[in-house]
Amino acid sequence: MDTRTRILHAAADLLARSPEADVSTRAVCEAAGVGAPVLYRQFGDKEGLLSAVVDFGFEQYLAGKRAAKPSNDPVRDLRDGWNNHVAFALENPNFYRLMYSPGLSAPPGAAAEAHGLLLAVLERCAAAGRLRVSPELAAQMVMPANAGVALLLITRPAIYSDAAEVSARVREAIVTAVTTPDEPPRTPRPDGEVSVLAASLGAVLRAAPASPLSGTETALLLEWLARLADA
Amino acid sequence: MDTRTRILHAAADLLARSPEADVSTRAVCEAAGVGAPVLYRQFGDKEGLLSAVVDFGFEQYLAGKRAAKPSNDPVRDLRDGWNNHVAFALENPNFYRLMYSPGLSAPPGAAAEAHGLLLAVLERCAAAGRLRVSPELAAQMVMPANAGVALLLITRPAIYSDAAEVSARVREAIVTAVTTPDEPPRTPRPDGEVSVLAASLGAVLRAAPASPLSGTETALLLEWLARLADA
DNA sequence: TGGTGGCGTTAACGGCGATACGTCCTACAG
DNA sequence: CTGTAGGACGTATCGCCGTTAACGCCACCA
Repeated sequence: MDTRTRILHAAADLLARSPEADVSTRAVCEAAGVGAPVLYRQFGDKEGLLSAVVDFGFEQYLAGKRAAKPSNDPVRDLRDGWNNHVAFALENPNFYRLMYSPGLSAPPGAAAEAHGLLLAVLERCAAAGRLRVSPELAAQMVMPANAGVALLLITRPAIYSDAAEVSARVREAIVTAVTTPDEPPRTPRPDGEVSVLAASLGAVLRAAPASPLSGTETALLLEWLARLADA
Repeated sequence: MDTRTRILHAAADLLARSPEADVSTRAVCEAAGVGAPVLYRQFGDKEGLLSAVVDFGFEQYLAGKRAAKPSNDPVRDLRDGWNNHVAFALENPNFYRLMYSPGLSAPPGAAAEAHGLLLAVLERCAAAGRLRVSPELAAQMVMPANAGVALLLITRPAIYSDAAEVSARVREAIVTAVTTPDEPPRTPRPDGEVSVLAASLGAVLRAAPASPLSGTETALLLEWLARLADA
């Protein structure tokens, strides 16, 4: 096994077992059977090590999920993504804390990937006409609520008697605010449908940028559509 | 000035200025002009010091808010509380991070007080018939969403172009899920109003426990009402 | 065979949280 | 007023941590 991955495994193991979500570089080096400088040669910094460890654990977690991901109901995928997010946090609390809470100046990449996955699901929702705001704004709404639920379930477990219930309630509150109801509205009301149409059109344009408009024109149009969707 | 409060002031000052949300006991002692053992005599631990600092800052913050607090519209107070929460987090990011994020084994008391304040507002909402779930569940929904928005606005400011917009959107999503609309429903529908009635009755009973029921009976009744409200 | 550059170790530095111990100031009995 | 006891304070120190300088080893290439 590569020395780097050996250090990574040792650090991940120690971190998962640590009750205080903290690992010392010395302990990692001893567990990996290497001297201190190799660690700094490989990761440059303790923060670099921790970022790599978080990415490592998150990637490992995603590997099991990437298989049968996209269903034909993107809103269902949105709900599943929320539940997976919370489940991952509850199963790997130390990793999750490192991912969102502390002062890691460089966001560990896993967070960016999670954001990207969420955005992809929301784009599909918009393409299906199920989004009432722009995917960007929807992501900016879903992510804090999801992370907040996960973080408080981790850090204040005593307060939340029924974790699944609270998570589902907040999830539905956000999903309701962000998506249109399952059954399409019978009579498309002349008013209030602008946002849905704008969000859908934006998603279609983003998916298939082949249009008679130039790149800058398309960009501006997309910005206007987002503004319409979010109005 | 008392030595303890001098240390508290010094620590709060250093913490507020610290870019990395971390303070060394040595720096605090030097700034306060005391030796190290005094600090440990007063607070026992670095964690004890930080908890005291957070409580100190939060209490100072609440002092300015406690004056003209209760309006005649409890739902408006709920919204104001949300906004104040976010504003406090954005103005005192280091205090807020300490309050929610790290491994402070003893929740700093300020968090408990914030929870209590939220619960009081929600009780008033229920008493006014504006809550569709029990105050406890509502608090368990509002708190994570509110904290999640505040935390991600602090830790990932680059992602959130318009902080106020996102905060307001998530707030409205939660408020909508938790409260009944402003105008009372014209015709009280025979179905679906059970939860509102149960929540209101529970709030009234909690406010004025003088009832022909015994204490244990009242407790059980309140539990049932909560179950009805949350069904 | 003699560089040469990655990869590893030993040893050390400075800073941190925490504490043992001597010293000094204060308060009170005579 | 004076002597003494007790508690508060500062000095020096310990052990741990993150980090790095200096050096040794070994495979590869001209």
